[in-house]
Amino acid sequence: MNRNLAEYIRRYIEIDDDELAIFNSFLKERDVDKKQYLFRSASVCKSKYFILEGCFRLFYVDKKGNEQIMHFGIENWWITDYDSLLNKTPSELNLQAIEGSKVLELNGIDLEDLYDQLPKAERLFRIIAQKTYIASQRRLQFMFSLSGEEMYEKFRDFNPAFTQRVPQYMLASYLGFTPEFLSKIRGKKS
Amino acid sequence: MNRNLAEYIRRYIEIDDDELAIFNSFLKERDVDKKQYLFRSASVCKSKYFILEGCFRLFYVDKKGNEQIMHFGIENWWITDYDSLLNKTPSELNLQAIEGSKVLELNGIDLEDLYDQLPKAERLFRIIAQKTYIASQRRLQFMFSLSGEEMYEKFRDFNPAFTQRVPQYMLASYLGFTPEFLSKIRGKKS
DNA sequence: AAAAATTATTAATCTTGATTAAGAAATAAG
DNA sequence: CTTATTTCTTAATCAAGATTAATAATTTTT
Repeated sequence: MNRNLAEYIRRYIEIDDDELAIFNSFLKERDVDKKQYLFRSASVCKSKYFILEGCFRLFYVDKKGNEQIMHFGIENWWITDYDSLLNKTPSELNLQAIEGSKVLELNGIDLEDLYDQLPKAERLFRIIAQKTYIASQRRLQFMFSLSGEEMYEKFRDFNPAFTQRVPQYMLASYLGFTPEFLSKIRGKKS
Repeated sequence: MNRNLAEYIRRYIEIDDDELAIFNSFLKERDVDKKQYLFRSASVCKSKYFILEGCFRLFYVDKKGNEQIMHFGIENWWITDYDSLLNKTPSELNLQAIEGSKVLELNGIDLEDLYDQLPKAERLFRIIAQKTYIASQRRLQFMFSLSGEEMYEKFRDFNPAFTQRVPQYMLASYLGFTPEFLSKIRGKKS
């Protein structure tokens, strides 16, 4: 089992090496080129991905043709379209590598077997789902309470490295405004 | 075990009556008066609540003193502050009954025992957390893509009964705008 | 049924951030 | 190294929704 993933899992549940080996047998390592997609809208999302290296964006295209980023994913995060994966419906989202990346793929059908073979996996993914939900609620709360400027500053202060890592127009999209407006905010300060 | 809850649980997992009885032994029924709080900000949220009857709002007070509603809860929904419950941190939220209500309380510490005694509960709450997260993401997506007017119309069309059930100013808050603006939207049409 | 409290409406003015349209910088590719 | 592509900036105009303030309607309490 990959060291990063093992460490990640042990942050959430107690698990021994044999059990980790079972978990590991369900995973497949994949390299992903910059700009390559792991899945695209209209297809059903089949897997979750644990990011070993690199960076992804999960976005949809709105009716005006703008790409709206719902999420970024970086090292040691799981990323997928939960809705499409769980409900087996065509995804509205696209999962694209922003950099050359490396992931561990966990297929959704295999995942059901994993839950049976290793009930602890159930606990792991319960905890992850709860944490992910909490993060989503926090983001909503920021959107309700903060101005665009405040949101950007908060994001930048909490993720300084990441802010440097992706193009500004993607950050603007994630934060819910236009690249022009982000540029204006940044111009004001310096 | 309460019929509604049993039916609810069986929508997500297979479980027999004996197991339901175990689940049930962890629950405590409570009546809640209109306007009464199940928990308030600054206190640590101790439980999840399954709503048998009535209606709740989960809200925080922003720096301008406005009450921002994060969630409503109605019959056959679980409601809690996941963040506070899971991380044992003081809640920023308030959970208040909008109507006279009846709930089943599941204490967070007991819940850990429940997971041990009944591993299926782990699966149940994994699925619920995932669904809850999906709903949260959908709401975010609406906020990114729709105007206030479109959000209101979508909400009303999908929840016609609920729209009648709560005061308009609470709906406005949930949707992220002022009561005055909601009134303007409604005035335009009729 | 009157008084008090809560909820909803209307309208004028103001602000945040979108849109449009150029052009400038920076990166990548030949 | 030089052309093409991608990313970022600036500025003018515009629109969605906030704010303020007053009043009206509805519901609750006495």
